[in-house]
Amino acid sequence: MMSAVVSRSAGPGRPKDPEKRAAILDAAKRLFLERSYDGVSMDAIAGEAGVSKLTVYSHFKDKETLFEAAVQAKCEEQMPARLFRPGTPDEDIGERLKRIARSFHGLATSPESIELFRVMAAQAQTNPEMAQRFYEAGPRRTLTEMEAVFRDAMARGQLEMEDPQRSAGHFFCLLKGEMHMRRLIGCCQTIDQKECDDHIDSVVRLFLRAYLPRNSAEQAG
Amino acid sequence: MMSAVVSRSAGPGRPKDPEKRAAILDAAKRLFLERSYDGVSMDAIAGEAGVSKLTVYSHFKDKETLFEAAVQAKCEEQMPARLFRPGTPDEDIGERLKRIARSFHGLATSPESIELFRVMAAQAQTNPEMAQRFYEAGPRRTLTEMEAVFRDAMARGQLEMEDPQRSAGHFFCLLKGEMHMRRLIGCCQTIDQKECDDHIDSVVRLFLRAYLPRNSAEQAG
DNA sequence: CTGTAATTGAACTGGCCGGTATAGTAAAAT
DNA sequence: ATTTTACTATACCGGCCAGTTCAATTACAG
Repeated sequence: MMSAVVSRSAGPGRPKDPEKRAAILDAAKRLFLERSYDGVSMDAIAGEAGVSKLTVYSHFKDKETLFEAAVQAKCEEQMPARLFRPGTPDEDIGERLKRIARSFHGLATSPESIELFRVMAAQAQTNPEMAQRFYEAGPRRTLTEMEAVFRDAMARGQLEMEDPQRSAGHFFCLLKGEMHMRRLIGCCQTIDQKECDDHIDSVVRLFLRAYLPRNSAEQAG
Repeated sequence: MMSAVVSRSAGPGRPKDPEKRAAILDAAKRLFLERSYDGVSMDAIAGEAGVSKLTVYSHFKDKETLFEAAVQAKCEEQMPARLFRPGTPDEDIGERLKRIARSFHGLATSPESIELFRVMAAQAQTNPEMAQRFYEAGPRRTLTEMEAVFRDAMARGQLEMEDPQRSAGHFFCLLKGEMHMRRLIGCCQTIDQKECDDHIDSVVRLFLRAYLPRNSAEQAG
């Protein structure tokens, strides 16, 4: 099977303009995330990209293909290479958790992230395998990273937990919190920074109280 | 303004058949939850209800009105009068939390609940005020009930927590867990009962470790 | 330069859908 | 019985949309 890759300088004739492809993908990312699959027409995408509709079809087979490409691109651009920089070896575990918590919370509550979840939920019935890919590439990866952090802390005697994978799931669910759900369904557009900080603090405190080794537990407020 | 209420035995002529109205609403509930707003045509609803399309329009002004009526009806039928029966006065707090946790988890992971969230998320952009009503009538109410449970336990000296409302939010988020999100986006249709039980146990244990009074903390595994 | 293929604008097909119109039938109130 | 209204069946309107066709034009490869 010949691969019809773009930048392969193959064949005579005019090559496809990669900038146009990028513009189309960009417009698709914006519009699909904002108005979901059914809310966006191919004409709208072509218009937003400043390109004729036929060019859209020349770069992407059909609407569904374009949609999947847009979602995948958004996933990759959204997910940072490493979410959690390793802390200094002697860093206090509370500080370390707080740092990670802030980082994850910022990612999870970003408008892009919320919109991405919203779109995946809307397409759940018609496109479950895409949701699966999204989950593996996104949430699942951060979960594994967090599990590694917990295992490391356990090895250092900083935390005591039976099932670090499960606890990592707990940690992220707590951080997303009620707010995440409310944002998902459209209530609560505003973001109160102080409230977020309080929320994060409260989650980290809860975790420390539950998982700090018993003999040092009373040090946690 | 005259109210055009249905069962007002007013005026001559044939009265509207309440059974037909119920059938329409029923079909709308089923279809909208299953295929979301855009995925359902008025013809489909009429067909599913065994009624002509014009009858649908005679009972409901337009599609949006019918949609809102269906969502509201589903909310009311979904929300039990009281989710948490009061426990016996001397019930162990661990048992009480576990009982409540099972009850809430069953509600939150039911297909209807998941589908309802999915639909609200899909309509978030076009209908935020409906999402608001949904949140107040559903999640918000259970949250308040849970806060009351925590306050009661605090008054009895069974738990120690600073902010019972926040902790109630934490409790429910933990119970929904990763699974809820995955179900929302369509991965993971199957329900493994044992896994659910393990999850619930783990959440309750986490809570007990964090919020049991210090002097009795070592009794928790 | 020549051939090939990308790009464009516009018109078009086929289909779906929300909502309405028409005409006739059925059921209730008076 | 008469009137008023609900209900059915069917057809229709206007609009939107995915995807295609066509006749140009443009840009690149050999």
